[in-house]
Amino acid sequence: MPDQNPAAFFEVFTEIGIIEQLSRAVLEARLPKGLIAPHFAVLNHLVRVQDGRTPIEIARAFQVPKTSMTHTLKGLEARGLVDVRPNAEDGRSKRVWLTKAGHALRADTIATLAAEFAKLSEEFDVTRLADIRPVLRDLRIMMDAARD
Amino acid sequence: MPDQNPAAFFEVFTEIGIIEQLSRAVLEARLPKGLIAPHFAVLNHLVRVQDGRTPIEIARAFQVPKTSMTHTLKGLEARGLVDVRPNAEDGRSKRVWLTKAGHALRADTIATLAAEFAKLSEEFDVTRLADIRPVLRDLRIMMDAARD
DNA sequence: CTTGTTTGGTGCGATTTCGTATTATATTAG
DNA sequence: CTAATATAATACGAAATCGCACCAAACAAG
Repeated sequence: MPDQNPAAFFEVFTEIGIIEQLSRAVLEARLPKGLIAPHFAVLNHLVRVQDGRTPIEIARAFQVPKTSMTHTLKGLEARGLVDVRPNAEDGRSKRVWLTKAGHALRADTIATLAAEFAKLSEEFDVTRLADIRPVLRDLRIMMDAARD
Repeated sequence: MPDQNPAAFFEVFTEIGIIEQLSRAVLEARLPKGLIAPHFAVLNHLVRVQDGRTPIEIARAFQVPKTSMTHTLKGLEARGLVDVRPNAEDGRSKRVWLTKAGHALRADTIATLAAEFAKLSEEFDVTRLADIRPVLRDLRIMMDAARD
């Protein structure tokens, strides 16, 4: 019988917060010196939604201020992982494109992490992870829509 | 048939990262000016594990450098939410205690969020959340143990 | 006891995050 | 067309995070 009191749902978010922290530490330990999780998140995002996004679109996707995204993109650009070029359709904005190096770093990092996950599967029933994925996805979609 | 390829598990952590970000925004919008999620996390932690912890114990629990915890505790202390007192059993360290105000802020915040969750339950089948809680808990315990 | 090592906490500087204000371009109203 | 408003990006400063170095207390070896 599932626990229905509000504190139970609060606990779900607490668990999610802790797991996020632990998984971020795992990710950052595998990134090249100077790159942190937000850098990787942007690379990953650009693959998932297609690159050529504007900085403000990316900032909104991550719910961070546009000034933070300016800074993150500067770091990626300085390392040659993205190209930031003027937007031909709007003189105010720019568009962000992944470079070869950007694609490669993202792919290599995921490959490395996949190997870690493989080891993880010896200790954890991965079908349980697969099972919660749709719930997390729906929760994310709902919360994403709920932000005014 | 659940998706077994490694990228599927990667997606689980991606979803968790996004949900953490969105839920943190919700939390911080309800905290008093100047308090951010880490402050609340410490208050909450001290209730869950009993207060009287040392700063380094708290830092380890959150996987953050001890210098970061010094800073966070300073903020909580300046607002009268915790008392940081010398540790009678070890002259090097201190112990952190919740004040009345600290207990109250934590309780009030949770009460406010519980009301939000209640509204949330009109849009989302909360039994699904309750169902994933044990999986998240076990995953957190496993990852927590796996960090060297 | 004395010395060397470990541990808890903090000072300091570098980087990140983010709010505010500013600039440049686009859009809308008249 | 001109003026007013809105939007994209950045400069700048404040606060947060964190690595490194340091100090003080505890612990261990002799």
